Amino acid sequence: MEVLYKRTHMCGMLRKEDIGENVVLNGWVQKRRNFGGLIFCDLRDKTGIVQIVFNDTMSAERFELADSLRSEYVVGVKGIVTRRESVNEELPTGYIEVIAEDLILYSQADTPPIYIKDEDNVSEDLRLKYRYLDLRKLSMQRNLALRHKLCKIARDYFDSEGFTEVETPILIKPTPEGARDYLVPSRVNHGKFYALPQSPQMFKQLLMLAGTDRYMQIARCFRDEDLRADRQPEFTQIDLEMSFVDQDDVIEIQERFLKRVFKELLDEEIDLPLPRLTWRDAMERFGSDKPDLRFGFELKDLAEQVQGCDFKIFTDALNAGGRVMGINVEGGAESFSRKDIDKMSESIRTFGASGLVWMRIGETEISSSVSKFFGQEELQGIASVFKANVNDLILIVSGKETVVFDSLGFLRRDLAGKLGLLDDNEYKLLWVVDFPLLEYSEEDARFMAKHHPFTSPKTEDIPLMDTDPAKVLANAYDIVLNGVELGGGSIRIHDRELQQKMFRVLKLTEEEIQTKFGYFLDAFHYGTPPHGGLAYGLDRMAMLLCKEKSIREVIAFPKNQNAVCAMSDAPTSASDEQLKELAITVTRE
RNA sequence: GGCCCGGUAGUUCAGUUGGUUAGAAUGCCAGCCUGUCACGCUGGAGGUCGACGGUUCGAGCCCGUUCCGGGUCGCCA
Repeated sequence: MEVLYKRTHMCGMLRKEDIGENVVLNGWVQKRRNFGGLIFCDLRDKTGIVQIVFNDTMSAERFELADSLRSEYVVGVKGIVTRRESVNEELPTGYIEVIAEDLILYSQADTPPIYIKDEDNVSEDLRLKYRYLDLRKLSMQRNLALRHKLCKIARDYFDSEGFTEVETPILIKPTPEGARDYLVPSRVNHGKFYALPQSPQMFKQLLMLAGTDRYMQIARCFRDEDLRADRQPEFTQIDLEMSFVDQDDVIEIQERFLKRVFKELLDEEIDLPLPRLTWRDAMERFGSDKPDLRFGFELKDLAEQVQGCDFKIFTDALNAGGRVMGINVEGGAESFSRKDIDKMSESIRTFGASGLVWMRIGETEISSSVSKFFGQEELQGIASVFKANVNDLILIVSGKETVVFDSLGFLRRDLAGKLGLLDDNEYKLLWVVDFPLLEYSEEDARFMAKHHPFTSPKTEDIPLMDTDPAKVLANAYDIVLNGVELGGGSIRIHDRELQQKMFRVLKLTEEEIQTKFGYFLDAFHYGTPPHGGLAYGLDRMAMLLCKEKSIREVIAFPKNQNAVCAMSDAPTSASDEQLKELAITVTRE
């Protein structure tokens, strides 16, 4: 039956104003309610659901067809929009219904293996296996639509600011340093490999050298690393680069972009300029380089209070150059039992913490896991650092600085979540600036670039590169929203001497530099504008704007935790012929 | 690679100390029903308890191995 009823309206768009209209709708059967002589049918397309009524207005033959409809059958309906006898306040279309005059069945459907309803709780495994059904849910269609609008705002905004969208290659030279590459064998060049880009970093910088001045791209990126709720092996960046700018210029133009995104997508007013925290302050106050500012529980240093105390674990930590710090979980003494605290203590072991000291502020006295070592007066002294009140719970961690930051940073956010302090409708944006340029890697026994090796150091810190590299700060900045790193960038090195110096600090040999970055550095011989940029994680941004907990909810066809596509079962083995053509030998298990 | 949680009907789950024929809800099928919208009523079908091995008179339950899924640490310049 190759007949198509030409659609006049979308299902979810019909309103009171359309009453009396003759309409043709196409869509999927969401639900059928059969009353014998009267059949209700909810018809769905991406815009929503509208109720169709089948009764004796239509021929007996067509009514019989209506009786045969089942969930997810695809149909066309001709009918007239009519006021409902009983209104359904839940539906935007709830004031009207369509009295059917004619019906066409385009295709039948097997009973779907998953519920196609927003408030389902089907396992994600099945949702991904039948993603084309899962995406029929209005919530998923809304997510895709919002993501699309976000991309459109980005293109429109950056276009209006003089940016040119340029596509950079997907088959590139493997990237030295950084994440693991996905490798792509070349048939034409036996034994040689392309890599998929982890980001268009070098290409966008070369575009600045090329005089493009301002570049943007909605760029797919690939990293062969382990997955998380907010990490996929292929993901999308809104990638940006600008010439003749400093850090403030980049930040200013991005802030106006973010303001527009929040206004247009959520009708939220963002106050500019956004707050800025130095990396050091973020770590000291929140134990994280992506702090969630929706709640307090700030870290406090307790070195002064515990210096010379009888509790050896604290004094050992201080003597070893470590820290003793704590947070005050306000009102937390009642919310968390001893058992809960034991669990917290266990959970921070993963960051290397050996234990957790607690203090509960009671009406008359302070109880604590270390009351053997501290008198009430000393405990009061610690409590006063936090300005603690009755029923507060103070948690203290000691040890290496990174362990203390990681542990308290984790507890801070974890407990805020358990206390219900994380409001999806509140948006706290900030810049974290002045990141360290380098990070010492015990594994490689050398300094590594914290951002990437083209990030410029603060001018005043350049001398420190030779004397105390760990202290050098970078012109690098991250944009953070509610504890999630939305994006990051830096002002790049455009000076050849400085770039050489950077490579020396990274302990790269001349040969390594040439093979890894040769073509890139050659370009810098021919006139390089000062430049810098930033890239947003589009998936993460869309996730937060959709109030979702996983980026998989805003990606049409994501991979599962094992980087497998549950629907297509990719990746799979290659055929022997393919491997032979590529001159690849695979050891099969 | 480490740690934690999970796998029972199409789906979401319950399943006592190891004990008869493994249950519920929903979905599905059939019948009845003209104002429902989680329609209702009556009846029915539907199970490799992830897999393999072990302990036992007897295993969904205990032990071992393994597979699959989720979270997380490492990792992600």
